[in-house]
Amino acid sequence: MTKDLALMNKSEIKVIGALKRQSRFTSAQSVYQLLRKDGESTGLATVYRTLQKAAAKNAVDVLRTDDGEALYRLCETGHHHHLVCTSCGKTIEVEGSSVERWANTVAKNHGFRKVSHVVELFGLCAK
Amino acid sequence: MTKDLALMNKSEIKVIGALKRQSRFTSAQSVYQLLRKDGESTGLATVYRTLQKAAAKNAVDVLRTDDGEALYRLCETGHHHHLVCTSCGKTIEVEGSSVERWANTVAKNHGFRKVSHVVELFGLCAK
DNA sequence: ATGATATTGATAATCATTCTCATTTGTGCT
DNA sequence: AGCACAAATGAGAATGATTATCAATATCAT
Repeated sequence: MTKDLALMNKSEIKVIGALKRQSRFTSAQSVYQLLRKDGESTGLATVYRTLQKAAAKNAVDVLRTDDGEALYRLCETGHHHHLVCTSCGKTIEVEGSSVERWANTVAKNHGFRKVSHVVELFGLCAK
Repeated sequence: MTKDLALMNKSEIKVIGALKRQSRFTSAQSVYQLLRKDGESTGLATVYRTLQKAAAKNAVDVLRTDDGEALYRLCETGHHHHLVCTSCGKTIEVEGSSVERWANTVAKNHGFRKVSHVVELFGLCAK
C-alpha cells in the first residue's frame, strides 16, 4: 500500500510507480530506462532526486552492489532486513528481533548513541 | 601481525604498510595520497589493485560510505563486524555469534545456500 | 646476459551520481 | 482570467571514484 499517493506530485508518482513494478532491487539508471520505455520524459536528475528523497523518508530501501552502485526497492514493512540471492536477484524481506537486541547491546557496551545498523544476507536461493 | 610479509612484493608492502598505519577505514585515494606524501612513487592503479587483491583474500575489510566510496581497513581478527562512529570515524571490531546463528537459520528456512552476510553498526561514540 | 613473463605507473576511458541553469509548472492572490 | 513568485523539471555539463590500456620496467629461470 503505497501511502500518501495523494501527497506525491506527478514525477514522484511515475518514479515510485516504476519502482513498484519491480520485484527486485533496481538501480536509478534502470528506473530511468524503464520510464523512457514507457514513453515518459522524466529526466535522470529527477529520478535521482525522487529516489533519494524517498530513501531519506525510509519509503524505499537502499543497498549497494559490490561496485558501489545504489539499488532501490519499495519498502513493504517497517524495519527489516534482506535475504538476497546473488544469482537471480530474488529478494526476501526478513526481520530479526534478535539482531536488533544484539545491536543495541553492543552499542551500549561501547558507549555509542543513536545507533543504526545495516544487515544484509546474501546467498543462492533454491533456483 | 601482518602475516605473509615475506610473500608480499614491494608495492604490496608499501600499500598495506600505509593502510596499517591508519586506525580507521581509509579510501584507496587516501592511501595513494599518504604514499605520495611519503615520497613513494606508487601509482594509483597499483593501490587499487593491491587493495582489491587483499580484500579478495580477506586480508582487509571493505565497507562503503553512503556515497559509494570504498573504504579499507586491515583485518585484525577473523570474521567480525564493525561499530563505526559516524562523527569521528572511530571503528571498533565486534563479534556476534548470535548474529551468525541467526543468519544461518534464516537462510536455511528459505532454502538458501552459500550464505554470507554484511553487518555494520553505526552511531555516535562517547566523543 | 637473454628472452619470457609479470608488475608497475601515467594516462585515458568509464560510468554512476551530482550540479547548473534556463524553462516549465504550480500556487496564491486580486 | 491575469500576474508575481516559488518550486520542480530536464538536458547537458561537471565531478570523482574506479577501470582499462599500454609502454616501460623489474623479475627470474635458463
